[in-house]
Amino acid sequence: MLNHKRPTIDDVARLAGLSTATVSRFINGSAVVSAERAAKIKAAIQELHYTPHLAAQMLASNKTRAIGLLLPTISGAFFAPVLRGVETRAIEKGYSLLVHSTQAQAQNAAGKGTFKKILAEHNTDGLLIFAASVDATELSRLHSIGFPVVLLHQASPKEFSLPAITVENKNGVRALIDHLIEDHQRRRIVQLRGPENHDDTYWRDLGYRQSLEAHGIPYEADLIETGGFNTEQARQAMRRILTRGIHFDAVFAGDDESASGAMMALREAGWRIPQDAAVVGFDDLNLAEHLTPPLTTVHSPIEQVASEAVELLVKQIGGEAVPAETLLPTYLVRRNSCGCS
Amino acid sequence: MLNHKRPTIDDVARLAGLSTATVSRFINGSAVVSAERAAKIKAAIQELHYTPHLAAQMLASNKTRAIGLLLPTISGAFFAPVLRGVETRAIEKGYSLLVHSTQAQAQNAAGKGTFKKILAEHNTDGLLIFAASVDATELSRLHSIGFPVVLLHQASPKEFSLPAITVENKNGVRALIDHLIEDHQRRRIVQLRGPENHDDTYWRDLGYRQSLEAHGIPYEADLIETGGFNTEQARQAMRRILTRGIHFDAVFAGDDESASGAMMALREAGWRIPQDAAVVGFDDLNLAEHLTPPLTTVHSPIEQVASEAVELLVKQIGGEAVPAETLLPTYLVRRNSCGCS
DNA sequence: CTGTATGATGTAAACGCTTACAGTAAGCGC
DNA sequence: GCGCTTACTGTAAGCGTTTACATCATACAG
Repeated sequence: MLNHKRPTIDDVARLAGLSTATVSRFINGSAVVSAERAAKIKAAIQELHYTPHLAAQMLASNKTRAIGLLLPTISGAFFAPVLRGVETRAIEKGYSLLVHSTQAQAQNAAGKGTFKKILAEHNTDGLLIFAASVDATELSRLHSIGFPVVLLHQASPKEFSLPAITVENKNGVRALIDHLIEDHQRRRIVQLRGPENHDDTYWRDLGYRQSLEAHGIPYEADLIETGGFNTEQARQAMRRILTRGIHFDAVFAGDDESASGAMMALREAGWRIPQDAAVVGFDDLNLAEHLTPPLTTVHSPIEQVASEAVELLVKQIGGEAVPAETLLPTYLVRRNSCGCS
Repeated sequence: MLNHKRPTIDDVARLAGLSTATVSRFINGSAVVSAERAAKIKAAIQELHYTPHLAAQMLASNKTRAIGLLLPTISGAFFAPVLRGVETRAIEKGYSLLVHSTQAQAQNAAGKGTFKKILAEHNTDGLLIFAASVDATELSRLHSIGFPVVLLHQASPKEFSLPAITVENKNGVRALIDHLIEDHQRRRIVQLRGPENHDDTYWRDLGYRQSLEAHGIPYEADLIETGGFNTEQARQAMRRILTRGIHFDAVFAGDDESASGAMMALREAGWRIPQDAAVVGFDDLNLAEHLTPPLTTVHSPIEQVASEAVELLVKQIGGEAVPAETLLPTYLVRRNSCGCS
């Protein structure tokens, strides 16, 4: 395929009149090399356009200098910040990034287990696992072989402990619903829940319940639907709610993308936001600010979760201990969709 | 780090009472192995939980089974479909995906050239290069060594030919502006241009000019600003336009994200869309439909470009010839922001 | 029965690097 | 001058695969 046979470390060593060991040490900075020879090596590398063969480095050093990111699916506005956070920090730490969406794989005939072959042990030094992308069995296996792993937006299984990082879902939602109740006198608040296999769903629901309870408002099953953290699903969920003909004066959409869907459904039905119903989300994605009216939501440091996760992973790879659970703070962002001005 | 020393192909061979060559052939299906021994090998692999060491395979076979995706930056709603398209098709083809944002790298002290080390020749079998992520020198080098490359949303340099794939920018914009002029009688149409180093910018501008010209409308520099294919930049660009106090009755925002920013600026200034000014975008991202009013735009098959690009790359890797230029069709999507109902 | 394909398997040499180990030269205290 | 560090540098043995080549049955034509 390639025209030129690529230069190897031997070529560089020969041209510089030195041994491969010295060249290797210079390249990796793994030992001091005299200035004079360093210059020669540098020149030789330049001249030959030499780049180390990573596979060879991996094989010899038994390190891949790569981390894997496992996602359930790549879609929605949510994953851009995740990816950006992971990528930036990974590069910074000198790792390259292998991305794998487990959903694409599941649809594929090659099918389940593929990701193991592609990402697992041999190919990465560690794995970043996003909520709902890997099943418990596999997690358990990874844990049992002591493979470095960090869970994102997902709690560690009870049976064993894997470091997990996510945001303050419960308190964030608590503040959000409190605001709706206390500052805008809303009492019948629809909740569009996220996917059932998602930990964020659980905690957000808990925050919702706690806020209601604190204000003496009963939890009503009629006001609950599944929005799936997804615009289209949320839109349909909202339509179902509307069909029920029940009274409500606010909607907590689960996340911002769902809020967008909920708004559409409401508007289709002629509702005014926030007069007829306040709508609030969670995440504070870029789009939140651009909705009409601008969305009141909870700011979630998604990108920071991602880069912090890389940090934790790299620490683990280096053999350091890391906290079992990391929770990044969230805070309420008041815009207009709740009735604030 | 890992508890168990992992089994090698030798272990498998020993357990099965065969040679490593036979095991290797069985694993890769690179030659026929008698049914009897195949069974033995399979059993041995199972028993040992053997998985091939990819670095070793790469080194020995000189293939990585990985492709690299180079992006200028990972942000905005635009990259999610790109990534999804690439990822899905890559897996399908049996390749893993290395993602690298060249901007993150540029900011990094380690600095320029890093990506070469991480992604280039040795680590991937081919590269997908998104507009503006790699400079001409590097492209030229890749071309000169015959390394498989596909350019996305970027034309091939004139000096040499690299396969490129993008969408019908010019005709798409042409249809869009024609619509504004012919169906909505707009004649003073602001254009928010994309980044200057971006080919899409050039072609979209050309479509804009051609449409004006065809309708006998002069091209006015006053109506042009740089939106940078970016919400915030576009918002500010729009504000500058408003400050000029010039008359206009429509805005072609360059892309959908810019359209969102333009809408915000217009609304801030008390303009009604589309009555006071029509606003149109390009791409037809998810968000287009969710803006208020829903955005008239040009549908661009972003995900398809991405997956087609993988297809082209894999063909090249396999030694097949591929077309120098691929243009995927776009079409006008009329929603309300232009005045349609 | 010999000669020759044919098919399945084994042997061992790469692949390009890292790194343990073994020098070697220079500096220093005495 | 001697021995002991200190500071580099070189030699060569892996790392776990693939694969060209050799080998060895077996089958089949003549």
